[in-house]
Amino acid sequence: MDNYNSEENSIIESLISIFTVNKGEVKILLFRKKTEPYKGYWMLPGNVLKSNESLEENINEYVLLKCGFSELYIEQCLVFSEINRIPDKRVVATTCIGLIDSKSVELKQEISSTIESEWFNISAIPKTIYDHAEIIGKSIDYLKERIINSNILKILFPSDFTLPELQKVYEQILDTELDRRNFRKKFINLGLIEDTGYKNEGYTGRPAKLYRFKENFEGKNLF
Amino acid sequence: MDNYNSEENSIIESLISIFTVNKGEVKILLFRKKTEPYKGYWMLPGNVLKSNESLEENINEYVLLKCGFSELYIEQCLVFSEINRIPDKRVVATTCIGLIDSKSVELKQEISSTIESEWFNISAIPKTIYDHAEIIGKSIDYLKERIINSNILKILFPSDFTLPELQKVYEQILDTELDRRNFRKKFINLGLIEDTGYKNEGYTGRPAKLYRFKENFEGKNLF
DNA sequence: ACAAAAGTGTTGCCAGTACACCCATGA
DNA sequence: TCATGGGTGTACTGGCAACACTTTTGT
Repeated sequence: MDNYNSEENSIIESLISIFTVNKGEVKILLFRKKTEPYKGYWMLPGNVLKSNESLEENINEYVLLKCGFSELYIEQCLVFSEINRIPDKRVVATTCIGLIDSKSVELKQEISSTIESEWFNISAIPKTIYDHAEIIGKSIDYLKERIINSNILKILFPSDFTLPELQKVYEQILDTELDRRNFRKKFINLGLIEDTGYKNEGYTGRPAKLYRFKENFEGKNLF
Repeated sequence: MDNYNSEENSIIESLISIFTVNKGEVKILLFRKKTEPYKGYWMLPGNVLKSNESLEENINEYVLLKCGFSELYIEQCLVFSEINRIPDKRVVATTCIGLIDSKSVELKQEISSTIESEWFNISAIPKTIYDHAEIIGKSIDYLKERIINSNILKILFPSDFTLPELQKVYEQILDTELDRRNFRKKFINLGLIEDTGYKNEGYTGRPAKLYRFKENFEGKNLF
């Protein structure tokens, strides 16, 4: 391309599907829309890309401001550019997935915001605006691919976790059941986690061993 | 997001890494830049996204106009939004890979264009403008991931091919050597190709069998 | 003691890998 | 007949899947 002197500017919105694990459940963060149209429906967090920031900077700044999360882990997902994805407006959506561990969610910074937000189980997404349902679906597909081909879940478990916990997260995202014994064998043999020596006591049943992800280990093709 | 009444519009350029296989070599199509800055350097085909077309429509229309290719196979790659990827201009690049078989390249439609274009071996990319070298690198990485996890190469071989040909393409893209016997076994056992009964005669050495991809077969995790 | 949940071991199978010889053709 | 490149089989290994019983805790 030789020439950028075009009048054809576009509005770009960045949309982010933020996932966390809370009490063993995989959740996605949505905001409630407070104005017409689609008043009362839910939507992905996101905002208009400004000319002095990259997509990633834009999202980080936005989630800090609106959610109080600093240092959100981000990966790019897809671009949605269909002309009528928003009626009567041309808005190109660049989408990302974000991962944040539940402890960081608890420790989030104070925000002054009137946004109504809620974490939804990924198998129970509410009514959403425009094409956000499709975007959420693609984001979950992307996450699925990533937990198979990388150890991205390390982000969601920065400290100790039990193997049954980890397994349940895989099962929710992959939408399938896994064999406990084979799951253990696989993860332990992969060499990317280590036993902390501690146990997860205080629950009913036998206490589970606590593991942690090793540092500097880039996993490949887990499933 | 509630409000699109922003003054913060952006220029979006779509850039496409078009790959083909010609005489056994994997190639990418680049254009020569004819104006300063970077006059004489090479660049990815692409143009400014207009408000009445989606990313995919934009690319299809553009490659038909500038290259004469109709029905290019396209997949989305990454977005490049660093503020200074182009000095003094804010242009967001949405990138795709495209695949076209060599027969369709030969049969391309007549175009009236003064563009100087050339197919480059993917292991011998010339000097390129701005961040196009990085984009090309990421596109090849993406292609690598796709030929491992899908049978996308079917697009490059719509008609008969020999297994040694196919293997050489894998070797170039994965940048590794593969065992001939194991490669054959794998592809034949996968059940996604079939023997045409014909042979590739007229070359030195024993003629190779000609295979074709079966219809409606979505391969998974090939390597 | 019982209920609840976690930990463990064996076997069969299939896919991946390493490896060497024979075959069909053109020159 | 020779040079060139293509086709084939075997044995080993490691990962994956299927499967049932024992262990540790709280109540």
